[in-house]
Amino acid sequence: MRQTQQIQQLLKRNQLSVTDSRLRILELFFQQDGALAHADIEKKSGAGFDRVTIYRTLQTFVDKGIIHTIPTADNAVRYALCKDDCTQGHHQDHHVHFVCERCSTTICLEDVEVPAIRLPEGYTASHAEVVVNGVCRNCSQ
Amino acid sequence: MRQTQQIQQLLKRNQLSVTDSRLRILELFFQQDGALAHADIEKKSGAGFDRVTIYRTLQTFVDKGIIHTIPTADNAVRYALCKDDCTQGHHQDHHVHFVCERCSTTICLEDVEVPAIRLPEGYTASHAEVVVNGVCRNCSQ
DNA sequence: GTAACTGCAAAATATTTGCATCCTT
DNA sequence: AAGGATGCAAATATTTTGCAGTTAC
Repeated sequence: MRQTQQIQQLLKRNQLSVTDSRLRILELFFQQDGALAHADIEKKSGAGFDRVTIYRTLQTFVDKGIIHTIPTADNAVRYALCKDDCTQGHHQDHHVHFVCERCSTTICLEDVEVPAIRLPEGYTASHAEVVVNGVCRNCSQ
Repeated sequence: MRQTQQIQQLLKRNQLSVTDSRLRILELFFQQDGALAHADIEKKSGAGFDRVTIYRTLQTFVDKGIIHTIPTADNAVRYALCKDDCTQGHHQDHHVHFVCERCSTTICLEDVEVPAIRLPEGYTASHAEVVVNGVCRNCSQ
Protein backbone atom coordinates (compact mmCIF):
# COMPACT_ATOMS: atom_id res chain seq x y z
CA MET A 1 0.00 0.00 0.00
CA ARG A 2 1.29 3.41 -0.97
CA GLN A 3 0.22 5.42 2.04
CA THR A 4 1.77 3.07 4.52
CA GLN A 5 5.14 3.70 2.94
CA GLN A 6 4.69 7.43 3.21
CA ILE A 7 3.86 7.08 6.86
CA GLN A 8 6.82 4.88 7.50
CA GLN A 9 9.10 7.43 5.96
CA LEU A 10 7.54 10.16 8.02
CA LEU A 11 8.35 8.20 11.15
CA LYS A 12 11.87 7.42 10.09
CA ARG A 13 12.53 11.01 9.16
CA ASN A 14 11.71 11.85 12.75
CA GLN A 15 13.90 9.15 14.23
CA LEU A 16 10.95 7.19 15.50
CA SER A 17 10.75 3.47 15.23
CA VAL A 18 7.97 2.13 13.10
CA THR A 19 5.42 0.44 15.29
CA ASP A 20 1.93 -0.78 14.81
CA SER A 21 0.19 1.82 16.92
CA ARG A 22 2.09 4.69 15.39
CA LEU A 23 1.24 3.52 11.91
CA ARG A 24 -2.40 3.12 12.71
CA ILE A 25 -2.78 6.41 14.49
CA LEU A 26 -1.07 8.27 11.68
CA GLU A 27 -3.29 6.47 9.20
CA LEU A 28 -6.31 7.85 11.00
CA PHE A 29 -4.96 11.36 10.62
CA PHE A 30 -4.20 10.89 6.94
CA GLN A 31 -7.54 9.30 6.22
CA GLN A 32 -9.47 12.35 7.22
CA ASP A 33 -9.00 16.02 6.81
CA GLY A 34 -10.25 16.92 10.22
CA ALA A 35 -8.65 16.98 13.59
CA LEU A 36 -8.85 14.20 16.11
CA ALA A 37 -9.20 14.23 19.85
CA HIS A 38 -7.86 11.52 22.07
CA ALA A 39 -11.35 10.13 22.43
CA ASP A 40 -11.87 9.97 18.66
CA ILE A 41 -8.76 7.93 18.22
CA GLU A 42 -9.78 5.59 20.94
CA LYS A 43 -13.07 4.93 19.20
CA LYS A 44 -11.87 4.80 15.62
CA SER A 45 -8.93 2.59 16.31
CA GLY A 46 -11.36 -0.14 17.27
CA ALA A 47 -9.98 -0.43 20.76
CA GLY A 48 -6.94 -2.07 19.27
CA PHE A 49 -4.42 -0.67 21.67
CA ASP A 50 -4.11 0.82 25.05
CA ARG A 51 -5.40 4.19 26.13
CA VAL A 52 -2.00 4.98 27.52
CA THR A 53 -0.30 4.22 24.24
CA ILE A 54 -2.51 6.78 22.57
CA TYR A 55 -1.55 9.45 25.08
CA ARG A 56 2.10 8.70 24.66
CA THR A 57 1.96 8.44 20.91
CA LEU A 58 0.18 11.76 20.55
CA GLN A 59 2.68 13.43 22.84
CA THR A 60 5.56 12.00 20.86
CA PHE A 61 4.08 13.25 17.62
CA VAL A 62 3.59 16.73 19.04
CA ASP A 63 7.15 16.81 20.32
CA LYS A 64 8.47 15.80 16.92
CA GLY A 65 6.32 18.30 15.09
CA ILE A 66 4.28 15.71 13.24
CA ILE A 67 0.98 16.90 14.65
CA HIS A 68 -0.09 20.04 16.46
CA THR A 69 -2.74 20.84 19.00
CA ILE A 70 -5.74 22.98 18.19
CA PRO A 71 -7.12 25.22 20.92
CA THR A 72 -10.75 24.72 21.80
CA ALA A 73 -13.14 26.28 24.22
CA ASP A 74 -14.44 22.98 25.45
CA ASN A 75 -12.16 20.74 27.41
CA ALA A 76 -11.19 18.58 24.45
CA VAL A 77 -7.77 19.18 22.94
CA ARG A 78 -7.68 18.18 19.30
CA TYR A 79 -4.73 17.28 17.13
CA ALA A 80 -4.08 17.67 13.44
CA LEU A 81 -1.26 16.92 11.06
CA CYS A 82 1.41 19.54 10.62
CA LYS A 83 2.61 20.59 7.24
CA ASP A 84 6.26 20.09 6.48
CA ASP A 85 7.44 23.39 7.81
CA CYS A 86 6.97 22.33 11.39
CA THR A 87 10.22 21.32 12.96
CA GLN A 88 10.87 19.60 16.20
CA GLY A 89 9.58 21.60 19.11
CA HIS A 90 8.72 24.53 16.94
CA HIS A 91 5.32 24.52 15.33
CA GLN A 92 4.47 26.92 12.60
CA ASP A 93 0.93 26.19 11.67
CA HIS A 94 0.01 29.64 10.53
CA HIS A 95 -3.32 28.64 9.22
CA VAL A 96 -6.88 28.95 10.37
CA HIS A 97 -8.82 26.21 12.11
CA PHE A 98 -12.48 25.76 11.44
CA VAL A 99 -15.01 24.06 13.70
CA CYS A 100 -18.34 23.15 12.16
CA GLU A 101 -21.30 23.80 14.38
CA ARG A 102 -23.40 21.10 12.73
CA CYS A 103 -21.10 18.12 12.37
CA SER A 104 -18.60 19.46 14.89
CA THR A 105 -15.59 18.35 12.94
CA THR A 106 -12.48 20.46 13.14
CA ILE A 107 -10.64 21.22 9.93
CA CYS A 108 -7.39 22.92 9.14
CA LEU A 109 -7.85 25.51 6.43
CA GLU A 110 -4.33 25.40 5.11
CA ASP A 111 -4.95 28.04 2.49
CA VAL A 112 -6.32 30.64 4.84
CA GLU A 113 -3.61 32.76 6.36
CA VAL A 114 -3.84 34.14 9.83
CA PRO A 115 -4.15 37.88 9.35
CA ALA A 116 -1.71 40.18 11.04
CA ILE A 117 -3.09 41.51 14.26
CA ARG A 118 -2.36 44.93 15.62
CA LEU A 119 -1.51 44.72 19.28
CA PRO A 120 -1.44 47.58 21.77
CA GLU A 121 1.82 49.20 22.74
CA GLY A 122 4.07 46.96 24.77
CA TYR A 123 2.81 43.65 23.50
CA THR A 124 4.89 41.41 21.28
CA ALA A 125 3.29 38.60 19.33
CA SER A 126 5.09 35.40 18.53
CA HIS A 127 2.31 33.24 17.30
CA ALA A 128 -1.43 33.50 16.78
CA GLU A 129 -4.17 30.92 16.72
CA VAL A 130 -7.44 31.48 14.94
CA VAL A 131 -10.43 29.24 15.33
CA VAL A 132 -13.47 30.06 13.25
CA ASN A 133 -16.81 28.55 14.11
CA GLY A 134 -19.53 28.17 11.54
CA VAL A 135 -20.95 25.76 9.01
CA CYS A 136 -18.64 23.73 6.82
CA ARG A 137 -18.94 22.92 3.17
CA ASN A 138 -20.48 19.52 3.66
CA CYS A 139 -23.13 20.71 6.06
CA SER A 140 -24.19 23.83 4.18
CA GLN A 141 -25.89 21.96 1.37
CA MET B 1 -17.71 48.93 49.29
CA ARG B 2 -18.52 50.11 45.82
CA GLN B 3 -17.52 47.09 43.82
CA THR B 4 -19.57 44.70 45.88
CA GLN B 5 -22.67 46.64 44.97
CA GLN B 6 -21.81 46.47 41.30
CA ILE B 7 -21.38 42.74 41.54
CA GLN B 8 -24.64 42.33 43.38
CA GLN B 9 -26.44 44.18 40.67
CA LEU B 10 -24.77 42.09 38.03
CA LEU B 11 -26.10 38.98 39.72
CA LYS B 12 -29.58 40.37 40.16
CA ARG B 13 -29.72 41.51 36.58
CA ASN B 14 -29.17 37.88 35.65
CA GLN B 15 -31.77 36.52 38.01
CA LEU B 16 -29.23 34.89 40.22
CA SER B 17 -29.44 34.97 43.95
CA VAL B 18 -26.62 36.77 45.69
CA THR B 19 -24.52 34.25 47.53
CA ASP B 20 -21.16 34.35 49.15
CA SER B 21 -19.35 32.17 46.65
CA ARG B 22 -20.74 34.00 43.66
CA LEU B 23 -19.70 37.32 45.09
CA ARG B 24 -16.22 36.14 45.87
CA ILE B 25 -15.64 34.46 42.55
CA LEU B 26 -16.83 37.50 40.65
CA GLU B 27 -14.61 39.67 42.81
CA LEU B 28 -11.64 37.63 41.67
CA PHE B 29 -12.53 38.27 38.07
CA PHE B 30 -12.98 41.98 38.64
CA GLN B 31 -9.78 42.30 40.62
CA GLN B 32 -7.63 41.24 37.74
CA ASP B 33 -7.59 41.83 34.07
CA GLY B 34 -6.59 38.34 33.17
CA ALA B 35 -8.51 35.16 32.76
CA LEU B 36 -8.90 32.52 35.41
CA ALA B 37 -8.93 28.76 35.22
CA HIS B 38 -10.78 26.60 37.65
CA ALA B 39 -7.53 25.82 39.42
CA ASP B 40 -6.64 29.50 39.81
CA ILE B 41 -9.91 30.19 41.52
CA GLU B 42 -9.44 27.29 43.82
CA LYS B 43 -6.09 28.65 44.91
CA LYS B 44 -6.93 32.31 45.09
CA SER B 45 -10.16 31.86 46.94
CA GLY B 46 -8.15 30.55 49.84
CA ALA B 47 -9.89 27.20 49.81
CA GLY B 48 -12.92 28.95 51.16
CA PHE B 49 -15.50 26.89 49.40
CA ASP B 50 -16.00 23.61 47.72
CA ARG B 51 -14.45 22.50 44.45
CA VAL B 52 -17.87 21.52 43.23
CA THR B 53 -19.31 24.92 43.97
CA ILE B 54 -16.66 26.46 41.75
CA TYR B 55 -17.56 24.16 38.89
CA ARG B 56 -21.22 24.93 39.26
CA THR B 57 -20.73 28.64 39.71
CA LEU B 58 -18.54 28.95 36.63
CA GLN B 59 -21.05 26.98 34.58
CA THR B 60 -23.86 29.19 35.78
CA PHE B 61 -21.94 32.32 34.86
CA VAL B 62 -21.18 30.99 31.40
CA ASP B 63 -24.82 30.08 30.85
CA LYS B 64 -25.91 33.56 31.87
CA GLY B 65 -23.32 35.25 29.73
CA ILE B 66 -21.41 36.79 32.61
CA ILE B 67 -18.15 35.09 31.73
CA HIS B 68 -16.91 33.31 28.64
CA THR B 69 -14.44 30.55 28.00
CA ILE B 70 -11.16 31.14 26.23
CA PRO B 71 -9.85 28.41 23.98
CA THR B 72 -6.45 27.04 24.84
CA ALA B 73 -4.20 24.40 23.42
CA ASP B 74 -3.35 22.96 26.78
CA ASN B 75 -5.98 21.16 28.73
CA ALA B 76 -6.89 24.14 30.88
CA VAL B 77 -10.05 26.03 30.03
CA ARG B 78 -9.90 29.62 31.16
CA TYR B 79 -12.70 32.04 31.85
CA ALA B 80 -12.94 35.80 31.58
CA LEU B 81 -15.58 38.43 32.13
CA CYS B 82 -17.87 39.23 29.25
CA LYS B 83 -18.58 42.75 28.22
CA ASP B 84 -22.16 43.88 28.31
CA ASP B 85 -23.10 42.77 24.86
CA CYS B 86 -23.11 39.13 25.81
CA THR B 87 -26.61 37.87 26.36
CA GLN B 88 -27.76 34.64 27.86
CA GLY B 89 -26.53 31.69 25.87
CA HIS B 90 -25.12 33.87 23.17
CA HIS B 91 -21.61 35.12 23.63
CA GLN B 92 -20.22 37.84 21.46
CA ASP B 93 -16.74 38.40 22.65
CA HIS B 94 -15.30 39.67 19.41
CA HIS B 95 -11.99 40.57 20.86
CA VAL B 96 -8.56 39.06 20.87
CA HIS B 97 -7.15 37.00 23.69
CA PHE B 98 -3.52 37.24 24.59
CA VAL B 99 -1.46 34.65 26.42
CA CYS B 100 1.89 35.76 27.79
CA GLU B 101 4.66 33.25 27.36
CA ARG B 102 6.59 34.54 30.34
CA CYS B 103 4.02 35.05 33.07
CA SER B 104 1.44 32.88 31.33
CA THR B 105 -1.46 35.10 32.20
CA THR B 106 -4.30 35.33 29.76
CA ILE B 107 -5.69 38.75 28.96
CA CYS B 108 -8.66 39.96 26.96
CA LEU B 109 -7.59 42.73 24.60
CA GLU B 110 -10.93 44.42 24.38
CA ASP B 111 -9.75 47.07 21.99
CA VAL B 112 -8.32 44.72 19.43
CA GLU B 113 -10.89 43.63 16.90
CA VAL B 114 -10.87 40.21 15.37
CA PRO B 115 -10.09 40.84 11.72
CA ALA B 116 -12.43 39.53 9.07
CA ILE B 117 -11.28 36.22 7.73
CA ARG B 118 -11.78 35.11 4.18
CA LEU B 119 -13.04 31.57 4.11
CA PRO B 120 -13.06 29.22 1.14
CA GLU B 121 -16.22 28.70 -0.88
CA GLY B 122 -18.91 26.83 0.99
CA TYR B 123 -17.90 27.83 4.49
CA THR B 124 -19.95 30.19 6.60
CA ALA B 125 -18.48 31.82 9.66
CA SER B 126 -20.53 32.68 12.69
CA HIS B 127 -17.87 33.49 15.21
CA ALA B 128 -14.10 33.58 15.39
CA GLU B 129 -11.69 33.18 18.25
CA VAL B 130 -8.20 34.61 18.16
CA VAL B 131 -5.54 33.75 20.68
CA VAL B 132 -2.23 35.53 20.34
CA ASN B 133 0.81 34.22 22.15
CA GLY B 134 3.71 36.47 22.97
CA VAL B 135 5.10 38.73 25.65
CA CYS B 136 2.81 41.08 27.52
CA ARG B 137 3.41 44.65 28.55
CA ASN B 138 4.48 43.82 32.08
CA CYS B 139 6.97 41.20 31.05
CA SER B 140 8.58 43.08 28.19
CA GLN B 141 10.35 45.60 30.36
C1' DG C 1 21.72 -7.28 21.94
C1' DT C 2 20.07 -2.84 23.15
C1' DA C 3 17.23 0.84 23.24
C1' DA C 4 12.83 2.05 22.56
C1' DC C 5 7.86 0.98 22.76
C1' DT C 6 3.77 -1.19 24.71
C1' DG C 7 0.43 -3.03 28.03
C1' DC C 8 -1.06 -3.50 32.52
C1' DA C 9 -1.80 -1.90 37.09
C1' DA C 10 -2.27 1.76 39.87
C1' DA C 11 -1.85 6.43 41.27
C1' DA C 12 -3.04 11.10 40.70
C1' DT C 13 -6.33 14.55 38.79
C1' DA C 14 -10.29 16.35 37.14
C1' DT C 15 -15.29 16.46 36.56
C1' DT C 16 -20.10 15.08 37.41
C1' DT C 17 -24.07 13.56 40.14
C1' DG C 18 -27.27 12.69 44.13
C1' DC C 19 -28.94 14.11 48.18
C1' DA C 20 -29.51 16.31 52.60
C1' DT C 21 -28.94 20.82 54.57
C1' DC C 22 -28.68 25.69 54.53
C1' DC C 23 -29.44 30.26 52.64
C1' DT C 24 -31.74 33.85 49.78
C1' DT C 25 -35.77 36.00 48.54
C1' DA D 1 -42.31 29.07 53.21
C1' DA D 2 -40.29 27.70 48.74
C1' DG D 3 -36.89 27.40 45.55
C1' DG D 4 -32.43 27.58 44.76
C1' DA D 5 -27.46 27.05 46.23
C1' DT D 6 -24.02 24.67 48.82
C1' DG D 7 -21.28 20.89 50.95
C1' DC D 8 -20.27 16.30 51.31
C1' DA D 9 -19.77 11.72 49.60
C1' DA D 10 -19.22 9.04 45.89
C1' DA D 11 -19.36 7.83 41.14
C1' DT D 12 -17.05 8.81 36.59
C1' DA D 13 -13.74 10.25 33.62
C1' DT D 14 -9.21 11.73 32.37
C1' DT D 15 -4.27 11.81 32.52
C1' DT D 16 0.18 10.34 34.42
C1' DT D 17 3.63 7.13 36.16
C1' DG D 18 6.25 2.76 37.14
C1' DC D 19 7.61 -1.40 35.69
C1' DA D 20 7.97 -5.78 33.34
C1' DG D 21 7.59 -7.85 28.99
C1' DT D 22 7.94 -7.23 23.93
C1' DT D 23 9.44 -5.37 19.59
C1' DA D 24 12.16 -2.69 16.18
C1' DC D 25 16.53 -2.00 14.45
